Amino acid sequence: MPKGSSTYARIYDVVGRIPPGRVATYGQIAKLAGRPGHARQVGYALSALPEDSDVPWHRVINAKGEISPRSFPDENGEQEVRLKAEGVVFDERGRVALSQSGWPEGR
DNA sequence: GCAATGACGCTCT
DNA sequence: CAGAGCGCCATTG
Repeated sequence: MPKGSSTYARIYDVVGRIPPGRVATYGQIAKLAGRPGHARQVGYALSALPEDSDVPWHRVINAKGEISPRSFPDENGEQEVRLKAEGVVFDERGRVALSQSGWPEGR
């Protein structure tokens, strides 16, 4: 992500900084990306994420610790499976335990 | 060049 | 404490 990085690229960079087995919320990424309060752009940016991107978009979830209903429901369940495969802890409600798998929390 | 769309979060009442 | 409404930015066609 050279200087010519677009705002989206910056978000991808932050997402790529998320450690494995951990998940970050849009607001968290937006803040780290330099756009606090603009979580929308983060979600939109991920929507435009190419398949050949090395960005772990599946580690990005909404502030509720749930997966957002993306235009492609196929990957919705895929994201959940991927997070579990990463070692992310889900609560009894089927949500991600941000208190445990949240980032940069992790305790 | 213009317009429309698009994975939410935050604040207020 | 809970629910509802609003805003914002960038990309793509």
